[in-house]
Amino acid sequence: MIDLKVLRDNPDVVRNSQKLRGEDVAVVDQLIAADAAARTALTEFETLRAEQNLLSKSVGAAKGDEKNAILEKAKELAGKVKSADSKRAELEDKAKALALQISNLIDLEAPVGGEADFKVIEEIGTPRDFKKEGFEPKDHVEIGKILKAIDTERGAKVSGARSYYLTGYGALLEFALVQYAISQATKAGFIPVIPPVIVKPPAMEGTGFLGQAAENVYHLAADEMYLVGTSEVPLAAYHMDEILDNLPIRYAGYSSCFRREAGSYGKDTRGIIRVHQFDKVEMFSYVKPEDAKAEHLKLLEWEKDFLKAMEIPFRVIDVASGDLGSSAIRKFDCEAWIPTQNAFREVTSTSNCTEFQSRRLNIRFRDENGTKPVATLNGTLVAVPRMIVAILENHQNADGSVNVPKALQPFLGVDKLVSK
RNA sequence: GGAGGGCUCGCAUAGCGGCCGAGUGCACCGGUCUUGAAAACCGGCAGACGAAAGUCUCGUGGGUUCAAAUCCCACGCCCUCCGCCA
Repeated sequence: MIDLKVLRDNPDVVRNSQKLRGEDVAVVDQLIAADAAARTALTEFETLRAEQNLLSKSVGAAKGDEKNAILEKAKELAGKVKSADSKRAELEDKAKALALQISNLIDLEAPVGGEADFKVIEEIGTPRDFKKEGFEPKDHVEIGKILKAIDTERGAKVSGARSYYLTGYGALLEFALVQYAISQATKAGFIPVIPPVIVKPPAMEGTGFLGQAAENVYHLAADEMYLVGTSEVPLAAYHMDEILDNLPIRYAGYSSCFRREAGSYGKDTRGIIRVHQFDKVEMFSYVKPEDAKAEHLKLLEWEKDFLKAMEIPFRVIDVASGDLGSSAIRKFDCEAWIPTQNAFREVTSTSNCTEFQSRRLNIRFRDENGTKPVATLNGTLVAVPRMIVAILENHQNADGSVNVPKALQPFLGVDKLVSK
């Protein structure tokens, strides 16, 4: 949720943000009107209630006719209070519903435009020249078959499209990646966490996933629960309704992630780039609002460290305004080079959500002037399947074997994956 | 799934329908004392909205009442016991 004070004092900031995102602008003025109406109703209710409280107190002291007169008056007032209260509640609900529709106020430094209008910040590493090396690179599906590491056919048989089994080296690669990620994160001061992946509605709503992203969320209707698409959700909701001391707090959550991938029919249908279920290590930070920007850059550095350790060529992009999630004011993606696609593909992503989520989840910190919402940020350390794709494709040899990045060797026990 | 018990300010507890937004202890913060600390003593100590007055919050929602932490109803959560199962 946005800060309503900004809305009242600088509505143009909000209008502009919605416009840059390509989202509804009219809702801003609807909210301004609804907010004003709700506040008026609140004042009316409070005035009546104050009167009633005063009168009620005098009942005890009064006697006889005087008492009866007061009681009569109080009875009448009680009715007024009740209707004022229900009017207040109704208008507040209306205003809140509108407020929840407005996305976080965009960082004006983010590039303007749609999905294609990202800005490349830097490129790290150099893609291999397979032509020069004298062989045509195989894609991860082929290599996965040769190494018996990925089985998408049986995945489809058992669980349908966008499902897969990681077997042998595939499974071992996941364990190695996760162990390396957790050890990197732990060294950097993150607390490792294995969170629940089934959450209640407030957690989902609070993190902003039931808005524009709702169609991609698995809903367990029989129990009114949701499967999370990222551990960002349980990590953010972890401190719901709490006042935090000792910021910053950093968690590295390892969990399965579930995505319906509605609306992506026909996109990345081959292989394990876009799947319904995968495991991921996610960094999540709670910081003071003034530290959010610096934290965002730190998260990006940790993501870069990981990719460098995987020896994968990649680039960092500054995601454009129209392509941001509703909670994020700015987002950096790391995109790994995928040889067989001759393209960079997103493997990690970090978002600065400022106080948007914490306002909904009621997570605050204390300073001299009382309590304030904290800022929350998230960043992927490793999303396993996509990282496996990047490793298999970038480190392949002509014979179908794959070199293991040095960083993973201690966890995998070998320096080369060879078909057995 | 069946049967009971409970949900009050970080924790533990008190609380007759009005004098309770709420007492006490512990913890915590500030001060006095001390070479320093402990102890002792003094003071502070829930949050939201609001410029303030004031209003709201005793699991949540509803009801009774002039007035609800306190009475009634529903729901949620937690605990114990039984059954089933990893």
